[in-house]
Amino acid sequence: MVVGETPIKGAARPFASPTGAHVRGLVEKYWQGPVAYDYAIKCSAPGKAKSKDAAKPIKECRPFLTSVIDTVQPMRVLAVGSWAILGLLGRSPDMDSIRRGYGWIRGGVPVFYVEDSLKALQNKFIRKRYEEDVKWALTVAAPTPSHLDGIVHVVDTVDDAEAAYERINEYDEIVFDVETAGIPHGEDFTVLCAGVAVMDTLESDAWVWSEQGLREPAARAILRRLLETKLVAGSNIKYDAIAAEQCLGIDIKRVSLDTQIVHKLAEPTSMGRLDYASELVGMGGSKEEAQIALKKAIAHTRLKKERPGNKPHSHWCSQAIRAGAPGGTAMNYAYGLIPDNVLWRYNGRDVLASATVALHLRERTERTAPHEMKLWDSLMRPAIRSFKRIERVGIQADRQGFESFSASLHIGLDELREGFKTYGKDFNPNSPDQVAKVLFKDLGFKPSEMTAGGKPSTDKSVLEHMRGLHPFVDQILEFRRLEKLDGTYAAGMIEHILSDGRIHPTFRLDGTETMRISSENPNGQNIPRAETREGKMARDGFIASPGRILVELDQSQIELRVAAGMSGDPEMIAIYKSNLDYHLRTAQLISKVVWNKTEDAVGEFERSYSKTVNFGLLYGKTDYGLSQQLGCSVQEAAAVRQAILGRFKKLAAMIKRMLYNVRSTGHVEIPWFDGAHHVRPLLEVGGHDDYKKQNAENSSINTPIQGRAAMYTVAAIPKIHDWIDDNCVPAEIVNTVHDSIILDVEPEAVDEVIENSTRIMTSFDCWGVPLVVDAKAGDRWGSLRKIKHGERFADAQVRWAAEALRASSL
DNA sequence: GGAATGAGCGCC
DNA sequence: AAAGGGCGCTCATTCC
Repeated sequence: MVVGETPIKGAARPFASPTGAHVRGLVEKYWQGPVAYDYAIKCSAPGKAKSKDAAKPIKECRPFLTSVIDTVQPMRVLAVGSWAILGLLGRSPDMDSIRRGYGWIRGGVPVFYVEDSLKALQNKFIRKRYEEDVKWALTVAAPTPSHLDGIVHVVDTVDDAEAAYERINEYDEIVFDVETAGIPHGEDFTVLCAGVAVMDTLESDAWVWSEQGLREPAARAILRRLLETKLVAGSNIKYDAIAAEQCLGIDIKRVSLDTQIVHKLAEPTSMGRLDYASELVGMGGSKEEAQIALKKAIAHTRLKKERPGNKPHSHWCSQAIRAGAPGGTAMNYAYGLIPDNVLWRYNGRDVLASATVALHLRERTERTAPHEMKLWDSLMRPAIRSFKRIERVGIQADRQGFESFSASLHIGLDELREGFKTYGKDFNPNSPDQVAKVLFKDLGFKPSEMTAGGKPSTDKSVLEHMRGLHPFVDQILEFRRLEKLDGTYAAGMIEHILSDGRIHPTFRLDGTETMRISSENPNGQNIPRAETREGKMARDGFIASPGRILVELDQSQIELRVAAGMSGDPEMIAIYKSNLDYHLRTAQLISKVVWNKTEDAVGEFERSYSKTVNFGLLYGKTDYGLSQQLGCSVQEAAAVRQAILGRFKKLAAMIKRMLYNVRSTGHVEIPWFDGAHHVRPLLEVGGHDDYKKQNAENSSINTPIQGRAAMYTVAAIPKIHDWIDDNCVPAEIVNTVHDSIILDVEPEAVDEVIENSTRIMTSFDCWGVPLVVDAKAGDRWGSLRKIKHGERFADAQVRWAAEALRASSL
């Protein structure tokens, strides 16, 4: 039986639309027996096409669909599109996250998931993938129903724990998952229960240590013995490892697999979430009970009162109420509100689903994408332990520094707010709509650009062009700048300082499409640069631990070096091998052609042109874009670009080759070592949307370069940790920003940290191009000073003092 | 009154 | 017609 989303109005038979006909064709090709066709919606008219209103009629139609199924008695069902899944199973997971997944309807009939988007099928790559998926759904052997409800043993006592150990110890690899309440690294962070399952298809038992079991020292010791000796898998296992370490004093030493990360490596457009990944193994929907309980719990906190009838956990309840408004971190506390038996059952199911998903993803990824498993093993797996450590350590914050920064910003903000009263008593300068009204109605300016939503744009580039035409323009620009600084980097940052006086951002190892790491809560990777007065104040809020020194190690021009190495361009490589100023040298190489100047006559002006174009090349920037940035004519920008590509012929060839490859395969590769690489699909290159196509093509050039560059830092970090541990060096890594690593170091260890971290960071091969690391040190992030290559920290300090003296005597 | 989205902008 | 890749956060607004 094939179930689609909605029938076409007035169609003579089901599946008559172009997509429908396509499905029909495939079904007739691959399925020999009789076929029934139906839809998720039929008893009431659907709302607007593809709108969210559709969920209601679909749910109303479910009983009818069920009765049809009872009559048809299908052997298997194809659910074409997420609405069809909603109609059949009552949930609508993200289609990209459940490719080659299936669920069950009554009577153990499997439902295979297939995407449905007429538009997407016009893309040759998506169409091919789709056809393969339909073929799979029709020809794969019907799976055996997996036990959705394994046995969940609650571990309260030592006896329980010993019985659990007896069973679990039979296996080398286990799965671990905690439920928590509170903010990680914060004072009240608590493990509410901790579940363990074994990585074996034959086992369907889970053991859940209750709070009581975790409190009991001997029962907890048994959990520790398991977690510290076995291979441990999980979903976002870094989180569970942090909780285990902070709350239980348990150090998970050997992570074997993370379902989120491996899923995202193998299926980059998926979301990696366990509730979706469970659909890959026929275990979808297991989170429903807990999600209902969580919703109820949160709803009760909204009543702004403790909830007497449920779980009398007044601490979490009051915390949830406090956190509820605004911003909504109430979820951090919500698990503390749901009844124990629900929580344990949920945790047990989760850990069983994780085990099944982990086994499935490992087998599937090793078979279909061994390069991704190699990348997991060689790069990501070691990184988990390191990033757990960085998150646990956090970075020292200067609360008073942030407070005075905020206060200084408020002086300017208050003044500007006062001035804005001219434009109306309730004028809100934060509102783009209201700003647009003043500019384009009251002041009579003509809108030059529109936003995606069709409103007149008031963004920075628009306002920059209007600078000086009216004081209001400059005032808004300044207001936005100060608001951003205060909201995110001054007052906003204070919210993130925990009781240990430190800020603990979370790093997402699967947070980007290019293998860069992302950072959140707060984002420690977009703190303003220290070059401006305010930027310096923002970074100065991040300081060394008492008595220590911050050391920042920066990969110098890593992306250009990667481009040089990856393309094998001899001219580019020669520049780096002779340790010249890359942008200056580029300007010199093209000086005759572009400016009709000798190499000697090339100065800062020409250098800056080259620099802009050099970076623009890596991003696929157009001549128009370059000219805008340089403030020159399009012709001039084009001349510089062509001159550089004329000189760097193999770079030009690589760019061409990348475009050719992505257009023919629909994906790009980020290479690492020993057969490990990551494949990023860029299927939009096969579509008909020119904008998206252009975007995907630009990404095809940028992705391998950005990705490979980022991998060097990710790979260096665990090695630096190993060196620190092996030598008992008083130093900790406290942050990383794509191509730089920041350490918090005892003063006497600064020299060895710089020397050895640099050695590690430059130890990787970049196709023969030398890697170079620059070092800076100081006691505040905004006030770091450069330490020359080979210079000793003590000598640098003397030099800085002398320079400061000279500066002050001037 | 929360969730989702859009605009805008900070970093590499 | 837009016009450089990759992110996350904040505020306003809209939707439900």
